[in-house]
Parts: sequence; C-alpha cells; structure tokens
Amino acid sequence: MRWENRQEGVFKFLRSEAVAQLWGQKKKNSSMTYEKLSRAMRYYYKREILERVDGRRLVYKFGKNSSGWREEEAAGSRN
DNA sequence: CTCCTATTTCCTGTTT
DNA sequence: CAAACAGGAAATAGGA
Repeated sequence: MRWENRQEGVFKFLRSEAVAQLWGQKKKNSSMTYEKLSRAMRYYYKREILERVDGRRLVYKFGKNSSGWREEEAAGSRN
C-alpha cells in the first residue's frame, strides 16, 4: 500500500489481491480474496475503525477507533 | 463447554 | 469488459 495522506491516515492499495494474500497469511487463510477482505473493511466503517472515502477506488482512511498507524515507520503493515 | 462478536463466505446488483 | 463497491444473510473462528 501507499500513503495518500500520512497525517490523515489515508492510504491506497496498489495491488488489491496481493494485499488480500498478505491478510490471508496473517490469518492463515490461503483463500482470502480482495472481495472478502473488502467486505470486512466495509464492516469496519460501521465500527468506525475506518472512514469512508468515496469516489476513489482502493482508497481507505483510518477512523477514530483505529490505532497504531501514526507512529510506525518501518513496521510491517496492518491496522 | 457456552456466549458473543469479529471475520469470512456467498450472493446479487450497481458503479466505476 | 474487468474490477470495485454495497450490503444482507448465514456460517465460522476464536477469545472471554
């Protein structure tokens, strides 16, 4: 992924399926797909872990219930 | 083992 | 046309 706006916590997935694979690895689920990961992401809007960013494909923004993305520089990834 | 909630899986329709 | 986006439903996973 790439940061669109580090301060605001806005990022964009460059290779959606690759990200889904990584997510799958972390959850030891080799059959994860972006379609399914994105469904979980959409539930995150509900929980306000993510804020909705419309009109921009593959762009998401961390919400107030998220944490840990402000300090990590050389970290792995994750919300 | 039970409860409960987060996440996954599936699906169908819309939008980009 | 190929990906994303959208949610409802139902099934699971895993932690308390």
